[in-house]
Amino acid sequence: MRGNDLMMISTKGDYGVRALIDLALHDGEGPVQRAEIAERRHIPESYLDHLLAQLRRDGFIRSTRGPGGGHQLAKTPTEICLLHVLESLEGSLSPIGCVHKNAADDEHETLCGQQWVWRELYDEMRGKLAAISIADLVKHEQERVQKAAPSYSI
Amino acid sequence: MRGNDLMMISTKGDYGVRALIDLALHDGEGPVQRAEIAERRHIPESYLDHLLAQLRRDGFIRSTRGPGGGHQLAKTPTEICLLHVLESLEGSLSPIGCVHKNAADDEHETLCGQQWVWRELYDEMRGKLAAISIADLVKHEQERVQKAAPSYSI
DNA sequence: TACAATGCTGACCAAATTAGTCGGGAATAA
DNA sequence: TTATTCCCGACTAATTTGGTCAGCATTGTA
Repeated sequence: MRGNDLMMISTKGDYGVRALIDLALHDGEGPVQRAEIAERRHIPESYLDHLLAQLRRDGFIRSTRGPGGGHQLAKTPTEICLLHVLESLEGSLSPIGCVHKNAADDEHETLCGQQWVWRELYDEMRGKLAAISIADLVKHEQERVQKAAPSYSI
Repeated sequence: MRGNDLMMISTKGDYGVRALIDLALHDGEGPVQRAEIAERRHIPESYLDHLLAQLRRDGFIRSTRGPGGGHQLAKTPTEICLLHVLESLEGSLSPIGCVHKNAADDEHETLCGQQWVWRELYDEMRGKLAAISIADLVKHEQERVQKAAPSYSI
């Protein structure tokens, strides 16, 4: 069920991004309930629960309890980039860390001399992810819907 | 000990790359023994064992048994790119796969509409990794050594 | 005020992966 | 024949993933 590591997006990140897309599509319409999102996007509700909690803790959404409660974006879709969402849900995103902090300097260099490669790739990817916003994904989804069901009005 | 997913290089990939760098540095000098590599690069020997086996299966190195045996590169360092090494050691590298193969087409689109993002990132990263060879890493290491210990010959 | 709807939280779980270890077998040079 | 070296499969512990579940907290409404 998992593709292997290295550039793997786990379901956490995927579910979370999908949930935010869903919220963005209903932006300004008041709170959207967990159950609605879960059903529309086919995400296990009690799992989504945890992801929404994390997104709230990190300020992406606001949640209100009680009847009529639910979740809404705390920022505009253009302000939410994938980098931050994934960092929130998947953890630090850091590539391999140096394991030889305690080695002598020259030895450290021998052991970790190739770290610059991982670092470069990492920075590159962060840049890409920072450049994509939830609004971009929403736009893409809306274009797709347009194409799939064109308006037949004369 | 692990940085979290998404652009994570596990020790498998890191160790494997380091082992190949070591072999490249001794290219043409006959077989290099597992124990030597393990000691020089501080890799647990019995773990390295498995990684070398994988690298051999995938044609990166040739191994010979018996006294004086060991491992050598099966290709020139310029021919070995990081992409293939990591794919060999870390697995497929694929980002998240679509989980909704059995959904109806329109529903499938709703659920997996954001997949293009992961795909794009994935392709980008593969491109970067394919462009870096073991020879590049060796060159980098040699330049570093030069700088650290310049020759004082008059 | 009661109650129903809703979110919040932490405990718990099974499966997979990582990062190894260990022991024994097979090949081969001396 | 023996020491050396690689080869291979079984085993393990710790961590992460992908959840489930029960119960509490908050709040709008009757």
